[in-house]
Amino acid sequence: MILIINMKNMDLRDELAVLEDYLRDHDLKMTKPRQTVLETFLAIEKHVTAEELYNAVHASDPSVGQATVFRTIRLLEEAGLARSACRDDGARSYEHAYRHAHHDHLRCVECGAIVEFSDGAIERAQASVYRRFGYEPSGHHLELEGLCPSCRAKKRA
Amino acid sequence: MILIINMKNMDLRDELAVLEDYLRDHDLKMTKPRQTVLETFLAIEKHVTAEELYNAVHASDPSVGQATVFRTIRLLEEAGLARSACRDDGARSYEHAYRHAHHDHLRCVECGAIVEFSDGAIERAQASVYRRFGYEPSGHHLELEGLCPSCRAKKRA
DNA sequence: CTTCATATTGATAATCAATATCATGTATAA
DNA sequence: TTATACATGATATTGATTATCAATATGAAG
Ligand SMILES: [Zn+2]
Ligand SMILES: [Zn+2]
Ligand SMILES: [Zn+2]
Ligand SMILES: [Zn+2]
Repeated sequence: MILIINMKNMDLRDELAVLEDYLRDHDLKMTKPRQTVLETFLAIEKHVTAEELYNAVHASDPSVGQATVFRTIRLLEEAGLARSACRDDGARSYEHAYRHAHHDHLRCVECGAIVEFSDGAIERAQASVYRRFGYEPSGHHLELEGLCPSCRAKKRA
Repeated sequence: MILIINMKNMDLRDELAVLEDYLRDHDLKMTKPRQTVLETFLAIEKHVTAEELYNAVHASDPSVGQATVFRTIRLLEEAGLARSACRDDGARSYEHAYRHAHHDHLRCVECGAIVEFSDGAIERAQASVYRRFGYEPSGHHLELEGLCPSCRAKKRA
C-alpha cells in the first residue's frame, strides 16, 4: 500500500508542482480536496466528465462534494493541467494537458471509440489558414466523426 | 412590404420544398408555426441559437412558443436545412445547410468575429487520417481560435 | 504556537439549455 | 364532415453547471 502511494507521489510530483505554482501565483491555497481531485484525475487515462470524475473522487474520499470537483477541474484547466472540449451530447469532458502533446480526436459515431491522433499535414494547413486571414493562432478543436473498423464490419454482417 | 414578402417567398421556394418533402416522407404535417420558423431562420445570415431564433420568431408572430422553435430547428436539421455545432459557452448554434457548402470556422477569441473558410489541404489531410485508422468518414467539426487582425492591432496599441 | 485575514468547503438553491408532458387545436384524407 | 393522427403552447422537468452562504481550513505574521 505504501509502495503504491509512493509511486503515485512520484508520478504526481511535477503536476503537483505546477498546481502549487499556479495557486501561489494567484493567492490561492493548496488543500486536501484539491489534491485528491488532482490525483484522481491524473490516475484516469481517458476523457472524463466532471460527473465521472466526481464518482471516482467520491470512491476514495466520500467527504469531497460535487461542487468542489467542478470547481477544481476548472482550476486544473486554468493551471494548464487539463484540457476540455464540449461533448456533443451534453456534459463537457476533460483530458490531461500537462506533458501530453496536442492531438485531435477521431470518434466512432456508433460505439464511441476514440482514436487520438496528430497529423502534421493538418496542423500545417491550419497554420496557413491563420496566415491567410491574418489571425494569430491560439488553439483549435478538431473532431473527426466516422464508423470504426469493427462497427463497419458489424454493419456489413 | 408586399414586395419584400414576395422576394422572401421566391428565396424560400426550394427550402420550403425540401421541408415539405421531408414532412411528407415522415408522415408529418406542414403548419404555420413551422413555416414561420423556417422563414425566420433563412432570413438570418449568421449562426443563431434556438433562443435567438425564438426571439426573432416571436417578433413576427408572438403566438409561436419556445418549445415549437426548439422542435422545429431540430426538424430542419434532420431535413438537411440546418447544421448545428455545440458552442463552447453553452447554447448550441445553428447555420444554414441547404445550398451552403461545407466549411469550417475561424473565430476571434476576443471579439467573436467568425470567418468561414474551406481549405482543400485540410480536407484531404483529414481523409488520409480516416484511411489510416480504417474509419468511414461521416462528418467533422473544426474550429480554429485566434486573434483577428483588428483585435491584434488594438492589443498592440 | 497563536492570531487572524482570507480562501475554501459542502450542502443547497438557483440558473440555463433542452425535453417531456398533456390537454387542446389543427391538418388531411376518406 | 368526420375521424384520426399529428402539432401546439403552457408548464413542469431534467441534467449540467454555477452561485450562495455559513462553517471551516490555510498560511503568513507575530
Ligand atoms: Zn465503433
Ligand atoms: Zn484526447
Ligand atoms: Zn477580434
Ligand atoms: Zn458557418
